Parts: sequence; structure tokens; C-alpha cells
Amino acid sequence: METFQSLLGRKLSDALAKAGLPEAADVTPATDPRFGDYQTNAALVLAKQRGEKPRDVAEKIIAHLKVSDVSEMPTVAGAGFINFTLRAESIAQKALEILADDRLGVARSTSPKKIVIDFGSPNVAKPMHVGHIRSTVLGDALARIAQFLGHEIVRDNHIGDWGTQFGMVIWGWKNLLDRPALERDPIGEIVRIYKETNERSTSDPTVREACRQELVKLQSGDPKNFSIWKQCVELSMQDFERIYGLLDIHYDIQRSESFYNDRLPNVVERLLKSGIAEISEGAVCVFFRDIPELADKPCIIRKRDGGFNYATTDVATVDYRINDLKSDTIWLVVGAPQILHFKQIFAIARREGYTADFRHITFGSILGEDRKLMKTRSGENVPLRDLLDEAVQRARKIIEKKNPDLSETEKIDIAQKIGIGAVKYYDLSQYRMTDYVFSWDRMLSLQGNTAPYLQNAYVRVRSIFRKAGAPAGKIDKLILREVAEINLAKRLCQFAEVVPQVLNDFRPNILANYLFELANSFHAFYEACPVLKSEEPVRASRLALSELTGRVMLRGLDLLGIKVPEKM
RNA sequence: GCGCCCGUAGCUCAGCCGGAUAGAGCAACGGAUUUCUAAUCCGUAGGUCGAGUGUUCGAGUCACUCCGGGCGCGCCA
Repeated sequence: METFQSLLGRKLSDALAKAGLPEAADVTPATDPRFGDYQTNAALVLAKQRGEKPRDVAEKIIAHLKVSDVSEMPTVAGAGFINFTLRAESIAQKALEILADDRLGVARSTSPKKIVIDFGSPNVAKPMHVGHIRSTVLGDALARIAQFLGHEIVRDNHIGDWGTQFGMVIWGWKNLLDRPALERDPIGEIVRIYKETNERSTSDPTVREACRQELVKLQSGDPKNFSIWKQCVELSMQDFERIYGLLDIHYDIQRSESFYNDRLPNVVERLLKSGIAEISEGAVCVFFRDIPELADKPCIIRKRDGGFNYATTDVATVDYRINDLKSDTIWLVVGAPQILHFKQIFAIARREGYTADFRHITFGSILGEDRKLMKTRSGENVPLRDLLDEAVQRARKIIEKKNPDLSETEKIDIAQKIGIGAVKYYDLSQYRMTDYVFSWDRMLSLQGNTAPYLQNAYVRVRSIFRKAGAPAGKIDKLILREVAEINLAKRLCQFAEVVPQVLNDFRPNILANYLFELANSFHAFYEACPVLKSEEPVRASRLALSELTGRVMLRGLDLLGIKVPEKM
């Protein structure tokens, strides 16, 4: 199924060819309803190239445009814009087609890729905290959207389970561990011993040295240390799983850092042999003398003491994802501070001859009300678990007040969907690069661009169908007479234009904004156009519009990883 | 010092490849409800897009300079 935008774009190309003009600009959604539904500035672009008057060029293009089957007569406006206004019958027809389509009109990508998406990436022995929200939620949404568009997706959780911190964790385990506390709250206890050891080692060189020794023993395969490490990993993974369960996040694979251990010596050897790496001050480094911005920033892949670091692991990870997983595209949803690091990794990969499409997808920070990085009152990272629990509790309180008659099981279910949805949507509805201020009141508000507002639109649809007692029947004609009906139908047709756009620059907020506008259009329709009380055939038509709204909302929110309740 | 990101209404934010008179939401003010869930809708008011210069028929968007904030820059991850 073709969108109006693509259809008009094609017809524009035909017209340009017939008018003997070269390809110029695309057809885009109109910038303002005054100008109709779609517009093109092709005439402006061509007039400039050819030194002609824009409006004359526009007239010439219009003379060859054959769009009467979808659009009213195109008009020239302003400096030389060509405006298209869709015909109500075309909108009705398109909406009907979408109604009959499982994919709601969204086309599959014409060039499907195999994409490894690396997101989340928590660290073992450290609790997940607010800082993990953006990578996790953004990565998951991108994975869902890319998958829906027909790409083959591998969601990979690159868990940090092999860092230097394990020297400290193991030393702490051996010297400070409180067994009963470990039984009660494993992660809390591991974090406690890690923190305390960290403090001791900064003030006491002998502790620091002992930790280093524990790390060396671990890395050389000492059974005792390995077993402690293993237990920490397992306990942490259980903790992660609980949070992923709450968030409804699912990975296809979880290749932790330690997975790459035995590949690291080969990586360094290979890079040395090929001349990409060289020895400098005892360390093995890769220099980028021909890349100005990296010229004075070498990448160390083996430390002077012979140890490997995260750059080595990341080079091995690239190998694995391309050679073993056979991917042609790699997306890394990792914070902006690592931009330089990934530039180096990508540069190394290119020197090795890899042609895969690498994207480092960065994002801004989450700030507290004080506009500084969000922390607890005592200055620590806010544990993600606590934050999500609070979201659900706050949602529960609102439900309790607004709709106290719901059953206990319903309340529990709805509170989860609203609370978790609110946190996710608040994140995804904003441009990923902006730092945003975390605010419970704003994200849980029933008004404005929030998850609860969108969920409410869906709930209203469901409510209509509960009252109707039956799903919308099959119809062969939509009746679009009221402005609110036409606007809603147009909006529904745009879903297929919006979804693929998200991947242009990894902006789920484009989809979020669309869903907000859809909810808006639906609420306006709901106010202006009674559904159940209207006479046939208007009633059936409005039921169909309602059903389609519900389906688009459900699918759209699902692509963002957000669930919808039936009541709220 | 070098590099990256951000700066848009009182507040929180949209504005993808440069396009028409810069848009929402919140808060403020004024209306609509014996409801298909008012958890909503309609309206009013609110702006030198951090500052400046340049490119262009056209700049919030591109280039350069400056100001302000955040982050990064050989053996942590």
C-alpha cells in the first residue's frame, strides 16, 4: 500500500519528466493546514537552477500533474509552492484499505538489513539506575520499530562483567562479606562491599595492591576467584531480569564482556601483524595520524602490563557481530561520553576492511529538579528499581482516586501499564539529545503529551465497543462529513508515513508526537461526533474510525514498548 | 588547548534533509458537562529562536566568531 505522500511524490516526478524538468524536491506534509495537506517546493528549487520565475515554473509543473484521483486541483501559493488538498473520497478509501491491513498501511523496508542493536548494557555488581533508562528504552523502541519495518534484529545486551571493579568486589567478598545480608539483598550487599573496598583502596595502598592481585588471579583463571565472580554475575543477572520483566524488555542474546576474553589475544596479534597497531611506550596502540580529529588520540588495545581493556573487547565485539552473527549494520545505543571511543573503534574496523554500517546512537542526560544530573538526596544514583516501583505506586494512587470501583486485579494491572508507560513515554517523546528534567507530575499528568493521555484515548475507544457490545462490522464505505471525521481519517493515513521516518535519525519522538496528535484528533472527534447514538450508516462508519484509531494507537504505543489498559 | 552536544513562550519541550505569518503541552484567563469515561473539548493571552556576521530568492535550521551550560581527550569501563 502506498502512502499519499509517496503517491504524490511519484506523480510529481512524472509531471517533471513530462515537462522536461529534472528531479527536484519531494512532496512533504503541508506546514500549515491553510496550505492543504501536502506541498512541494520543487518549483522554487528549479526556478533557482534555471533562472526562471518560480510561479511560472510551478504553473508549468501543474499543467502536467495528474493527481485528480487523490487531490483537488493543485494550487500555486506564496513564492511558488504547489499545494495539494486531499479529496475526502480518497481519504475515506485509503482509511478503508488501512482498516483491512494488518500492518496499518506501513510498508516493509525495500532494503532489509541484519541489525545488531546494542543497548542497555548494565554493569555487574552495580545496580541499574536512572542512567540506564535512556539506553534501554530507546534501544528497545528502535528495535521494535526496525523489526516492524522488516529488518532482522539481534538485540544484544553487552553486560559489563569483566572490569577492573572485580578486583575490588573479590577482595571485598573475601574480607568484608556479610552472608546473611547477601541472602536478604544480594545486590545491595555486593554494592556495599564494592563501595567500601573502593574507599579503603583509595586511602590504603596495600588494599589497592591486594585488589589488583585479585584481579590478576581472576583473569588468569584462579578457581576460587572465578567462582566468586560467577556468583556475582548470576546474582546481578537475576536482578536485571526482574527489571527487564517490569519494563517488558527482551534480549535475543546477552554477550557480556567476558564472552570475548579468549578472543582478545588474537585481536591484538592480528592488528599488530597487519600493521594497524604498533607498540608505543610498552603498550599496543592504534594511531590515526591521517584522521585530523583523532591524530593525537591513539587507542590502546593492550596495556603496558599486558592486560586488555575495553577497546580490545569492543574490537572483538565488532568481529563477532560481523563474522559470527553475519550482521551488516550495528547500532550502539550508548551515551555521548563515549563518542571518541567509538570513533576509534569504527576507524579500526574500517582499516580492517569491514564495510558494515556502524552507528553510535547517543542521547542526553536525565536531570533532577535542580537541573543537575539526577541523584538521590544523599548524592547517589537513583536505583532504577525504586524509580519504577514509585512510578507504579503513583499511578495506583491516581487510579484509586479517579476510578475506585475497579477490581483489585484490574488496579494492579492498570497501575503497571500507566506507571511504566509514563516513564518510557516521557523519555521517548523528547528528542534523544536533549537533557530532560525528570518530573513525576508531568509524566503522569492526564493532560498534555503523556502516556496516560494517549492510553486514555485507547480506553475511550474500548469503552465505546464495550457499550456497543460488538466489534465494528465490515463496511464498504466510510462517511467523512464532519471536520473532525476528516481530520481523524487523515491522521490515521499518516501513520505509514511517520513510522519509517523514525529511523532516519533514530527519533522515536517523531512517532510519539504523531500518536499525541492522533489522540488529539480522536478526542476532538469523540466530542463532536457521537458514535453509538448516530444513525446508520454514519454509526458504522464512526465505529470503523474508532476501531482504526484504537488499532493504530495500540500498534504505535507497542512500537514504543508501551502497553495499553482496557480501562483506567 | 582541542573535540562533541545543548541554548526556541514564565515552565517543560517539538520543529527530519534550509521553505510560507516559529508550534504544542503545563501554568494563567474565558467558555462547554443531566457524557459513548470532563482522565475531555473549544477559545484568549504569551517570542528580538543565546548574541553577531556571512551564504541564499528564502535561515530556528547551513558556515564562521563570540557568550553561557554539559561532557570527553594513552594504559578505568
